[in-house]
Amino acid sequence: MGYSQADKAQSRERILSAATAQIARGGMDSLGVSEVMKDAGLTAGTFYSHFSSRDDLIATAVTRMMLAGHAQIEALLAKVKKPSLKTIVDIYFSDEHVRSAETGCGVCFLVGEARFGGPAVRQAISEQFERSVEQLLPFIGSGVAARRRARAVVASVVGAVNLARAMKDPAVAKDILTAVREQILAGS
Amino acid sequence: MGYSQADKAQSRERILSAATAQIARGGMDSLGVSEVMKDAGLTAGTFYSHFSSRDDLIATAVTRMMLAGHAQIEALLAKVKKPSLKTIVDIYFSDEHVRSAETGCGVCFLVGEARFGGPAVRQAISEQFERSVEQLLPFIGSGVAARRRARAVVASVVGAVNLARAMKDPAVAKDILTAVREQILAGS
DNA sequence: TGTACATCAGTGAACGCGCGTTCACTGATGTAC
DNA sequence: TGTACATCAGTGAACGCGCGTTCACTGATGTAC
Repeated sequence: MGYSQADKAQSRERILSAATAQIARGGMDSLGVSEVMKDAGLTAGTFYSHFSSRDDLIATAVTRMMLAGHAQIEALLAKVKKPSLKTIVDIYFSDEHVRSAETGCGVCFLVGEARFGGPAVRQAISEQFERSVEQLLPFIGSGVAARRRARAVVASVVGAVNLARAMKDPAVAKDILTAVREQILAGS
Repeated sequence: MGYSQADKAQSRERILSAATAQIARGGMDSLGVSEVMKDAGLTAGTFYSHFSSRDDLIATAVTRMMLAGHAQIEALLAKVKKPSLKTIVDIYFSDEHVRSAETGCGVCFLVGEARFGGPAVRQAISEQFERSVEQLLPFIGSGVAARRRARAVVASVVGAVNLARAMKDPAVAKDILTAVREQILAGS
């Protein structure tokens, strides 16, 4: 068999999407090259014609997750007629976003693992945090104070989503989200 | 050589403290039984006379980290003459607490990994979250609304600490803490 | 109090396994002439 | 347009390695008599 350039691009996509799913399921550390390749319908040997190493794949997948998550939230926001701070918080705190980590906000997903990741991962999460602050800013105001407030809101949202995902009892998870939502909207 | 019961208790302590240090450095997944035993000054073979498995060690170490972190914050709080919400936030946001994850708040430390941990780990973090809310409650008020507010404050603190630890730029990390501190204290 | 002996913490080597990575090989693609 | 051939995505087996765990053995501890 021979394979065209188009085939290769498709293979790369399949590898990345398998990697994303695996990171979402068990974290960056849990990613296994052989398992990813099997999920992508390829043999392990050809991995190195797509990525230079396991770490390279992880960094690429993580960066992609960040951008995809951001794009998805922007898309949901674009659907709303008159978006506001409330709209954004509701998106972040929706059942769907809290439940499915891999398609959502990358900062929420990776903040707890960033410490253990390489520089590329830390870079990606730092950039995405700034992007999230920018995304929020127009709904809060302008100037230094508004920017500070936007940072606090993103931090609160990230904390709430992470805690909600960690809790054993779904009712407690819900309570946390409700409480933080109230706190954020009370301040505006 | 033979070994007394006192020796065994000491060995267990050394194993647990080596495990704690390793989890703090690289997360739960990074813990290696052989490395832990080497750090504890023992050979790998005797591990199973102390713990039934690697997972058993992780769950025990995590629970202990939770309690130790809580105790340490209580101790710092007890030193203060007239403790308030501000005092607590300052402890959580202190350079020392943000820098050294292993001796501080267990929820801050593990919230991002809880998803990937076993039921024992999720249980430990859920319990510790409730304990943290109780710890804050007297400084906020009483009743349902105060409890909801306390939950929001803990969530904001956890988010801020995790983000600060994840950021590449220390200045941005500092900004996040300042912003969240302002948000929390403005609400009281 | 003295003796005999079961217990069990610790040793050190070995195990099977799955990991990330390497490599010789295959054969359709796609370029050069 | 047709032919020759270099390229390279993918195969499949192998590699060395470190992992969690097991096991036969050692010898001081500490109990039973």
